[in-house]
Amino acid sequence: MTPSTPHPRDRGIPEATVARLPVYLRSLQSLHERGTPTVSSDALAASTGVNPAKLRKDLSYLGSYGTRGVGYDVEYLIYQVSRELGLTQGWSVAIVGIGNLGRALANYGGFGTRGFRIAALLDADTSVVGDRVAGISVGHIDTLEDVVAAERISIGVVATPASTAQSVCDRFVESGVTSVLNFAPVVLNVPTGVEVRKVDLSIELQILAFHEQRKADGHLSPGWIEPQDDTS
Amino acid sequence: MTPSTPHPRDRGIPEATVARLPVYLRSLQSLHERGTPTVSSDALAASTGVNPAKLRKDLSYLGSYGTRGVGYDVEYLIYQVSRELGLTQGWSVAIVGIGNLGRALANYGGFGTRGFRIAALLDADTSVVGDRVAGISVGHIDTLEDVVAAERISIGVVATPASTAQSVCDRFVESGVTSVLNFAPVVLNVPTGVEVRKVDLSIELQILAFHEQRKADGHLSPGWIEPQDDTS
DNA sequence: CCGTGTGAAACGTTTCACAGCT
DNA sequence: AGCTGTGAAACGTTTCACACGG
Repeated sequence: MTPSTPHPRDRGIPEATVARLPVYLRSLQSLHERGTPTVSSDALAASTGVNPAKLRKDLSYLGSYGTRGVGYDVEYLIYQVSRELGLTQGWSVAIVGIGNLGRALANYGGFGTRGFRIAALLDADTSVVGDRVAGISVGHIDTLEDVVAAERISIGVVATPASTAQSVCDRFVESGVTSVLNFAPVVLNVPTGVEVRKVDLSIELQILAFHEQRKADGHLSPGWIEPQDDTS
Repeated sequence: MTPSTPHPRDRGIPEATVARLPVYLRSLQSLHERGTPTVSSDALAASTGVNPAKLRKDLSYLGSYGTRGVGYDVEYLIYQVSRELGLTQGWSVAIVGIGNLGRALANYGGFGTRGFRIAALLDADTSVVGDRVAGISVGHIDTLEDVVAAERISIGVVATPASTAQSVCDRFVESGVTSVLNFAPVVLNVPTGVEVRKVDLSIELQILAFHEQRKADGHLSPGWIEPQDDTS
C-alpha cells in the first residue's frame, strides 16, 4: 500500500517495533514513578524481556535520544515514545457491547490514563441501556452514528457476540471510524484504509495448548522445567 | 534452546503458522456447520483474510491433506488441525482474578466448547469467594496449589490487577503449570520451559493510535478511505 | 571505558510461480 | 482443467559485533 509515499518525512517505523513501543513505555513510566532519572538499554531490555540490541534499534528509529556511555533520560524518552505513538493527543473511544468484557474494558484503568477517553458505551439490549458503567451511561446502539459524529470517535471497540460484530463494524466504518479493535471471534471485513486489530482469547489458549502438547510429546513428565538459566 | 533435538519426528511448525491455525479452524467449523463438504485454499483463504499461498504452505506443514484439483475435505481437515493444536485432548484451565475480565473469560463460550475445561475460578477477595460464575463456585486463592494438583491444571490464566500478577504466576509455576495466559499489564518473569502469552488491551489501543496518527499526518481529512479494492 | 547507534549477517516469514497429481 | 504442494526469491525482523562519542 501507498506505493510512492509523497511526503518527504516518512520515518517508516517497522510494525514489529511499533508493537513493542507500548511495552517500553510502560516500563519507562514505572521507572519514572520510582524516581529513576536514567536507564541503559541493557536495564530497560531486561525489564521488558527483549534483547538489548533490539531495544536500541527500536529506539533508534525514533531518533538519537540516548547518550553514549550513560543511557537514556527516562522522562525525555517517555515523551518521545508517547509522541511517536500518538498519545500526546487525546483519542476518543466508543465501546459497543456492554457485557462482562465491555464492562471490563470500560473499567480498565489503563485506558483513561494515557491518551484515551472512553466517550461512549453502547449496547443493543434495552435492559442494559441506561446503566451506569465506569461513570458513563450506556446508550442504545441505534445512536451509534450520532455518537461517532458528536464525540468525534476515532477508535471503535467491538465487544459484541460474533453474530453482530460485522454489522457493528460496518456502521463504525460508514460513520468514518478508521480504527477498530475487535474482541469478537470473527474475521472482520473492512475496506482498505481501515485498520483492524483483533484480540482473541480462545486463539491464545489454543496456541498455548499446542506448545503444551509439544512439551508432553517427548518426555512424559508434565511439570518439567528445562534446567537452563533465563537469558530471555 | 534445545540445540540438538533428540526426537526423530520434529515437524517444527513455524510459530507464525501455529498462530494462524486457530483462525483456519474456526472458519472450517463454520463451513462444516453449514454442510460444506470441501473447500479450496482460495476460498478458505478469502474467509480468513490470508494469502492463499500462505494458507497452503501452512497446511502443508501438517501433511498432505488436500486433493489436487479438488481442495480440502472440511471434516478431515478440522480433525487434523485440532489434533495438531492439541485440542483432541482436554486441557484444564484455572482463572485467577474474578473481576469483570475474569467473569468475561469464564462465560466466554469459545473456551468450553473446544478442548478446554474451566476447572477452577480463584480470587483473593473474600466477598467474591463463593459466588457462582458460569456455574462454578469461586474459590480462595490460598487454595491455588491444591486446586492445580487436584484438577491437573495445565494452563493458568492471570486476570488479576498488575500488582499481584507476578506472585500468582510464580505460584502457578511452582505448582507445575507450564503455560500461562496473562491479561495483566506487566511482563511476567518465568523460568525457561514455561510458556507465557500476553493479551494486553491497552497495547492494542496504542498500536491503533499510532496508525491513526499516521493517517492524519499527511492529508488532514479524518475519515478518509483509500479508493482501492479489498484484496486483503 | 562504557553504552549508544548501526552496518552487516543470520534468521524467519511471505509471496511468487509453476511442477505435478487427480 | 483445476488446485495442491513446494522450491526459490523477496521481504521483514533479529542478532551480532564494533565503530563512535560522551
